[in-house]
Amino acid sequence: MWGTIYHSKGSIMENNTVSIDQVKTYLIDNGIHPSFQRLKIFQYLMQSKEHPTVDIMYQALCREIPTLSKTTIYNTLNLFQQCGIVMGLTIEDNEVRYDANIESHAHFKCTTCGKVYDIPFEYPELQEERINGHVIKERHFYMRGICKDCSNTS
Amino acid sequence: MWGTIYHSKGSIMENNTVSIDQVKTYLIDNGIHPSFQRLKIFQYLMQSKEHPTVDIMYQALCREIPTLSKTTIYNTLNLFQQCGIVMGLTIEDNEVRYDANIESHAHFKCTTCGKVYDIPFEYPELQEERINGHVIKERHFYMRGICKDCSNTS
DNA sequence: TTCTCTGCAAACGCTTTGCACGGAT
DNA sequence: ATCCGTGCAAAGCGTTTGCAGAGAA
Repeated sequence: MWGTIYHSKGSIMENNTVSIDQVKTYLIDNGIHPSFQRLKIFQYLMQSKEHPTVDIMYQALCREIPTLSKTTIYNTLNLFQQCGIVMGLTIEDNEVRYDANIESHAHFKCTTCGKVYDIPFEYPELQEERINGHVIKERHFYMRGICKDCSNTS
Repeated sequence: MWGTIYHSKGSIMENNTVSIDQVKTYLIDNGIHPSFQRLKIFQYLMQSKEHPTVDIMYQALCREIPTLSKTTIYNTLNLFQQCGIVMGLTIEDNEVRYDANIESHAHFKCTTCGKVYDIPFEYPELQEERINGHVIKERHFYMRGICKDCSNTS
């Protein structure tokens, strides 16, 4: 077998609502000054299931924060990535998507609608820390195909 | 276990030299008109082990073909991808790399020098063609870390 | 002639950089 | 007063598009 794929998930990231206070504590714990924009951006990322692009986040957040600029989103996401609390996904198409779920999981991208889904997935224990002499630091597994919604519609 | 990782590889793609005639036959078999530029681009891709970006290919090939333009490389690679004889890799950094090896394998990208290595890897038989209701068409597995050369140097 | 390939130039879109303003300590 | 976060404007860069000229059939 090749790692365990669960058909349901039990991550804490699954919560649909995350309070600003929770986010604030989380950022502080990770050494990040909790500005209003940073709080909102991280909260959005936690609550979103769609692995949003910068543009999606901008469109959504600028309704609440009309002065928000994309530069701030870029700055903030780069900061989050450096601190390891956010992961950038580059599955294809030169579009970077972001994920606040840093637990072990895989991704599924629908080639029809473009949505990216988390797939609960347990990477197996590394039997060796090297492969062909290269030291393995990260493993990424993703699938592409047609999602539930799109295959039902067609 | 999670698929088989081989520590040596036996692919036909491993040949260091591929004759233009072999490439020509291959392109024709795949329904592609074998122009000079296309032959050279595909030959380069087969012989290269580095999963080159468009820019790398351009720098290398324009020594032989001084009039070559990047547009032609883009056109050609897009054509090859549509015909399924070349694969685009988007591991990160918004840089697309190309691979003429369309056999089952994984990739390893060095975070220090940026090189991408093929890792012989056999994806297991799909036990179900769907996961969480989504129809799986492709599976991709890549690793990141520090390659042999870079870990020896440091 | 007709069709396709090629390649220059310009457009495009995402991301980063430069820099100045403003709020917080 | 100093520091740091924010956000506008411009630059940067990889890729695509428009189009005209060249070459093959």
